[in-house]
Amino acid sequence: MSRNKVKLAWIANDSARRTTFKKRKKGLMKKVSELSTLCGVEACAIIYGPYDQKVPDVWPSPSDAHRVLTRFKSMPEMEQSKKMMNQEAFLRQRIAKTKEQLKKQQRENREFEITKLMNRTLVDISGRILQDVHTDELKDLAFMIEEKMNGIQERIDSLKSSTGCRDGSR
Amino acid sequence: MSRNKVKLAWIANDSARRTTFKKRKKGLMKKVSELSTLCGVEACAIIYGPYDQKVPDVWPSPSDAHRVLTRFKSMPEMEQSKKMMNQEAFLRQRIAKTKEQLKKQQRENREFEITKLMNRTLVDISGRILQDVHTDELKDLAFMIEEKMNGIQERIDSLKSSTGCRDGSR
DNA sequence: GGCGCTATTTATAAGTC
DNA sequence: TGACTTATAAATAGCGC
Repeated sequence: MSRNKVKLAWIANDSARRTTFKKRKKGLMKKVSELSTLCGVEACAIIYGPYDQKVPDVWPSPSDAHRVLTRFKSMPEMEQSKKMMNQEAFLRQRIAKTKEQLKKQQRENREFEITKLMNRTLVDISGRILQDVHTDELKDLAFMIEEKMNGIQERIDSLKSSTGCRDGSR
Repeated sequence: MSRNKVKLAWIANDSARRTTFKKRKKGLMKKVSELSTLCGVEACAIIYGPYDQKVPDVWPSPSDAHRVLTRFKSMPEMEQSKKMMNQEAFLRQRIAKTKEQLKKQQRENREFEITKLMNRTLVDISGRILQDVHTDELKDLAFMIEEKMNGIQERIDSLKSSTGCRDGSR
């Protein structure tokens, strides 16, 4: 598009092609971002490099995310939420929300299950203790408890050794 | 870009925004197709219209999509999946994976924490029982246990009433 | 709202270092 | 290879119909 008009065909020369690729890719990304900003739409470009690069170039990129945010901030609230419901931003937000929700549920669940189990255990044990405390009973109870503890210890050990990661938050 | 330099910001005027959108979208699509042709790379643009249209404008066009698909099909499996691992599909998969991971961790965590707590509780209680079982001790123990149970029941109740959703898997 | 028409701004192919 | 420069091709904002 400049010193010469260019034929719309595959550029045979390798270095020339690379150069053009780089330049045009940059220009294209800019255009995409501009369109997105000016018109308040979600837009995305995906370009696979000529060399078998693993990751294609895409817009929005992390660095451009800032601009997206700026645009969002300059929109009326209603528009914002409407526009929010789109593509990558939406998906990313979805991921974050899902993670948060699951963590919360996880925390609550844990508490819930723990209290439930502790409750059962304590009811069971206290029932035994309060009803009739005979030596024989106590021996049985002690035996049962030790049995359970052994089982529990084994589970803990196996969990400790087989699981590297315990929780995202730690 | 022409009669006036344009500010890179959301165009408030509705019709002006639509016009610009249409023009720039066309230009963008052209650029994408040129880049693809000139440099022999796969490129793709996805643009969601300003009106909440279900289907975004995309390049390559359906007719060009055929070529892309052909190319994918002619690639070794490994390369395919590598390239496939992109864009939306990638993100969606990402979400699924994250969810799965978190659920797994959640499950393991719960078990771990439960066993840990049960262990502590049982150690505490059995220790008391096994050491010296005197009536006074037992009374104290029974009292303590009842106290704890009350507290626990309260927590359970509050959890039950305040939390609608317990777990994604249920 | 869409189409065509410029005046200008942008993008960019070559060239230079 | 990459960063800059420059002449020129393209894209396009604002108008008028």
